[in-house]
Amino acid sequence: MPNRRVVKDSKHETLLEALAELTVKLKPHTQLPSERQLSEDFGVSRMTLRRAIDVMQSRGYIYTVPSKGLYVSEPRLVKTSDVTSLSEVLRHRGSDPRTKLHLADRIHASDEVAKALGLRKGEWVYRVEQSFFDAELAMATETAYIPTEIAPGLLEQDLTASLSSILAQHYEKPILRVQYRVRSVIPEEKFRERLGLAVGAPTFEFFAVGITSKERSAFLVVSYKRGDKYDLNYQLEL
Amino acid sequence: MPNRRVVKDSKHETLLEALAELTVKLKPHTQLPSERQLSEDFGVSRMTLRRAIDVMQSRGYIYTVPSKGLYVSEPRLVKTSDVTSLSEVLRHRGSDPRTKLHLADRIHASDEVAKALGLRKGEWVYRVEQSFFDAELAMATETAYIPTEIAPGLLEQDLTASLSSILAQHYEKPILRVQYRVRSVIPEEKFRERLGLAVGAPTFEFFAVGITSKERSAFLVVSYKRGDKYDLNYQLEL
DNA sequence: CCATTTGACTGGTCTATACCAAGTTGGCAC
DNA sequence: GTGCCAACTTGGTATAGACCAGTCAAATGG
Repeated sequence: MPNRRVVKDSKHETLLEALAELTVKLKPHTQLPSERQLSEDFGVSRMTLRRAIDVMQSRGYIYTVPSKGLYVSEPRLVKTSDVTSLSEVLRHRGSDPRTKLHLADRIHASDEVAKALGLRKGEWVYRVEQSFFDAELAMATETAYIPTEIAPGLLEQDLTASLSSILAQHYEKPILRVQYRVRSVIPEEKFRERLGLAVGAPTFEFFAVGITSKERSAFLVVSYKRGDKYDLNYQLEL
Repeated sequence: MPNRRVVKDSKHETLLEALAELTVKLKPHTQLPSERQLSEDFGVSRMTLRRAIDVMQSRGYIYTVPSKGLYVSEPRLVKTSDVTSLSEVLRHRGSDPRTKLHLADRIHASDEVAKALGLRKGEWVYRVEQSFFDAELAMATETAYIPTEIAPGLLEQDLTASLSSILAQHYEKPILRVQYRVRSVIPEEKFRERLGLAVGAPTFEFFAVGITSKERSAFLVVSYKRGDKYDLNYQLEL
């Protein structure tokens, strides 16, 4: 019985690693073998190979020129993986002193929270306020709202774990995507103090809604990140 | 001779319109016909149909549940098309009084500019500084740097047109993607004044590099946008 | 010798078919 | 009835083959 990984094991994902290996040791603008050649080398069909190429391309490792070939991209700026920047909204690092729990309770949803979560005003939601540190320095502070109906007993869980991992593992509510809005603001006093910022220092305000596979809003996270510590990196495909 | 559109005409793009029509008149969480059924209805292969479905899904119109079916998504927040927010960095609106040209000249690239554009320090670049208004209100101000080698005679062009359209139409340098970094900052005096902001008002700082099909950096745009007027909306797929 | 044609490439698109795992359903045995 | 299992359906993945339009270089013609 082959010792298979339980979760994912699709061919084009395996291909990604192989292709990544291939590209990193090549200089930028080097031409790669043709799609037909590569698919033969890797022993997969061309369609499958193309799927992997598409991903590599969208991640900025490869670029294609029709009728000519595949080429290795130049590394640019900070390499923007699709999931950077916001990742931390979801992935609270492990149970170390880098997390401080301010508050965890159950409240009635305000207008704003209810609207974001698709609830009626006044319905029960859990509220969890935390800050995140990097070597004594407060980097970000956030307030999470989760409908009690979605995750009963949430406050008994280990809240230092990632919110999305808690929802996935204990409540079978995997988060498929997150829609979020970013603003450049001067934070209100409460959050400014938590971040140890000077009066008038700029921050990013994140307003993020996590959406499950059943298209339900599972959480709302409002967070503030120090403007002097965070860069957001994106890539816009045209 | 059929009057074909010159540019694009792929089947799965046509499908997108048909699918969009289908979904908009259905209520959220309504189940759609199966992939096999749809592909038959539209007279395309299932693989082609799936390509369109993938796009619809990534755009948030549809969600899928394995072994069950396709469903219509709920409209969420501000619908985040892939290209929102930054679009204006590229698409300066037409030749109307909503644009003010501050400056257009040719300078030696500074360290920072040279690095972003992949040049050596001191090489010639065009510099164009503009502000953008919405009904008398300054919304954003930007400085664009373009290597003279890439676009000789650029300053003789109509600079109210979009930078990327100028590069595409007059210089055959289509911009394929833009990598950009966003910061939350208090702008320096010069830009603060142009935006008519109070001292200490927060802004977004954009640092955007446009990249051509040949993987060359064609422009660097550094822009400041009023924090009180701009929301950035994104969707993060997990 | 130069211009033109030809043909062997390239990536991009589409088709038809096949199999898998997981959810759903219906019928049969008890 | 109730429980269980087989058959069918679903999206997800992979295959092999085909055609297109554009590139580019070698072969061909003047």
